[in-house]
Amino acid sequence: MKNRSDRISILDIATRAGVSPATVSRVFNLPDLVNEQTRQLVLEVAREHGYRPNASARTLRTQRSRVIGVVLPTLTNPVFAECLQGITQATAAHGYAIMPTTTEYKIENEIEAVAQLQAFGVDGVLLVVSDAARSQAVARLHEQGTPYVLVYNRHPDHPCVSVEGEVAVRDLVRHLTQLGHTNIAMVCGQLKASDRAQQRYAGFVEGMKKARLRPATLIEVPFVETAIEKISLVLRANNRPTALICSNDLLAVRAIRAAYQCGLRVPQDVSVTGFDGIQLGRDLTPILSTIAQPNDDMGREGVQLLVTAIESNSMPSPTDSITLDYEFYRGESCAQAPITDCANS
Amino acid sequence: MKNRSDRISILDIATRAGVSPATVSRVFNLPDLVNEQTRQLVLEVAREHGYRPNASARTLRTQRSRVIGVVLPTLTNPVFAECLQGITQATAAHGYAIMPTTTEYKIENEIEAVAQLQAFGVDGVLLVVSDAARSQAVARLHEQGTPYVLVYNRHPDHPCVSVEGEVAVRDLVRHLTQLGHTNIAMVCGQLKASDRAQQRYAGFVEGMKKARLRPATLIEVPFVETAIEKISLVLRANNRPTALICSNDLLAVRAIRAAYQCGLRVPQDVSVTGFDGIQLGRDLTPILSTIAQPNDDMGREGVQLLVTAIESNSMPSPTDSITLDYEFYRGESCAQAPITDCANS
DNA sequence: CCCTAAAATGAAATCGTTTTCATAAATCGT
DNA sequence: ACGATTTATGAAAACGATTTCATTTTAGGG
Repeated sequence: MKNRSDRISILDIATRAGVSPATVSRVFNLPDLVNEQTRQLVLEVAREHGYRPNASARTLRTQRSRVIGVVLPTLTNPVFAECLQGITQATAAHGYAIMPTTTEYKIENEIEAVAQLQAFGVDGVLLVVSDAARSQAVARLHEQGTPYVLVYNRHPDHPCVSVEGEVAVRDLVRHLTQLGHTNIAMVCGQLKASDRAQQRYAGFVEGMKKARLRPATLIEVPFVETAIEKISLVLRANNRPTALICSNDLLAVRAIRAAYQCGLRVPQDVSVTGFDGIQLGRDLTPILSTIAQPNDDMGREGVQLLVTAIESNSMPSPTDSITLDYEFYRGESCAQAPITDCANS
Repeated sequence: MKNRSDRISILDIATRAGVSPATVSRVFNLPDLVNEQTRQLVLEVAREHGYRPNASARTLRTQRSRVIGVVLPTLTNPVFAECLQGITQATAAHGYAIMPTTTEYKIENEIEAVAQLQAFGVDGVLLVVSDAARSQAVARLHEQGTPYVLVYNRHPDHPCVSVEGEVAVRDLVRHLTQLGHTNIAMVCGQLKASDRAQQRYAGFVEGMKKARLRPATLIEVPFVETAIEKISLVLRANNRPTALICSNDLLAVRAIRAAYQCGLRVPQDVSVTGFDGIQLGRDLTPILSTIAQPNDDMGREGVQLLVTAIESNSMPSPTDSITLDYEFYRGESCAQAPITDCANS
């Protein structure tokens, strides 16, 4: 076991192979410039010693790190884990490494994360921010000319990979009304903490209006821990909703639990729909009904956009933004409104 | 918007502040060596320009990157996502960044990942490998003197953060027998692909032997997609088990679904237990019964071990290994064996 | 007020690459 | 066989920080 400080360098390889460092470098970067024999020799020596060019030195010299920074709210929500999975795969395929950070939904962490990533000289950044319109982090990236792409966020002034959340929820309302639901409530996290949630809520309001239904009920859940009790409260009310539209799958799971605790069956007594399409939802019982986004593809497409820009030495433009298709995944947690209607208030 | 190539350097700051680069460097690294006034001045100029020392240059010079590499099987399994979450938080607290990679359970990716991480000059590596005993990736880390800590894996020759999976499952069997179960089956992923699964299975066999029960049934599920049908098959058999011990929570969720599809109620007709203690399990209906590991703490402890070693310029030793406590989380998916016993074969 | 010790700063080397520019060797057409 | 290309290689500078060592400035003691 060697000391970690004496890592083998290009000079070692060069010496061992009887060539100059320049030649070794070329073997790795511009192989056709070097004679077949010397190349094989160098390759052999390199392999023998398990040599790989030092990335820091390379980065310093070339001003390209082949690293992509990632800023996510959390990894506890499978949506982002799945997205990161997609990012990981796509970046690996392109020969990039990633450097992820999480903000825990705290805005001040966004800017810090970006600054740190920039210090590491990342070639670009993928981020999911709280509010694209006011994000200082995004502003900083823009100012400093660091290529970036927003994922999940949706804003005309920025390059984004997203889904039409507003439309999705609006259509979902229609779908539910067609199933006979008239008393529909929406369950959201803290609205002001997420422009996505806001967009989804806007879709809800719009959908309800279109259906000429009573002003939509909103159940805002500031802390996930309190979700179940907050939802239970509403489900125990006299004029309880027959359908709950949750702004994400994690909330939907909790809504189902709340229903259970209230002695209500899902979907017979109350329908529950989520948003996100986390993988696990497809194996739950009941299978989660959800507006499914292609989470891994969101990440992949973001990478694609970013890498393309990086390699052409430009910045992704808002006009490059990609809108991916969602799919309302029917599942089992959503059904006809119950006949014994409680929506008679 | 500036071009990304003209990032501000230490020289710029030095010039603007009317000092030498050395002084600027000291302001960031050895603040007490520099006069209060000059320090404030430099700090001011730096902040004004949003300057941060270039990490590549620093790494190159100091041979310390303040980056920790992470090798995980996948992020699709919430266990690892939660663990990575813990890693992220702990590393951030220590001022380190992370560079994660996923292997998708392919051994050949482990070694490649490690080589790549080493090229990036990570100060250490946290990994979850398929089989600690035969891992080439781990061997390479050892050879090259890169500090590393295994997480979830459990092996006397390596520094590990783990849980006594074998004991846990053995005791779980006892617990289930006390609930009246005699016909218990275990559901695993591909055994040879995971030493953890093997250990858990060993615990199962041991537990069954101790309870003097018929040789344990094993349901091995090579591909997750086929889990539900494979399990259904067993649940439809004449002498179907009354309890399923699943080697992870994802399988448990699918087992519950399989039971549902077979018209069996969980836990009245069949008990299902998982292993891992993913967060989501606590909000499911029924609440998942599981051998809960502190996933985020596993990551955090790993970081702690690694960072301590790194900062003392040494390697984590196998004797530093940490065994964390698990807890059998009772949940709702596990109960008394049904009276109408089918275990009469 | 001078000498010495301590405090503050700077000059220059260094980390491991890549890349430009120059040179040497090989190939070619005539 | 000779000059002109083409091909293959090497020497040295540069990337942006840190750190050693030397030097200057300040403070302190008598």
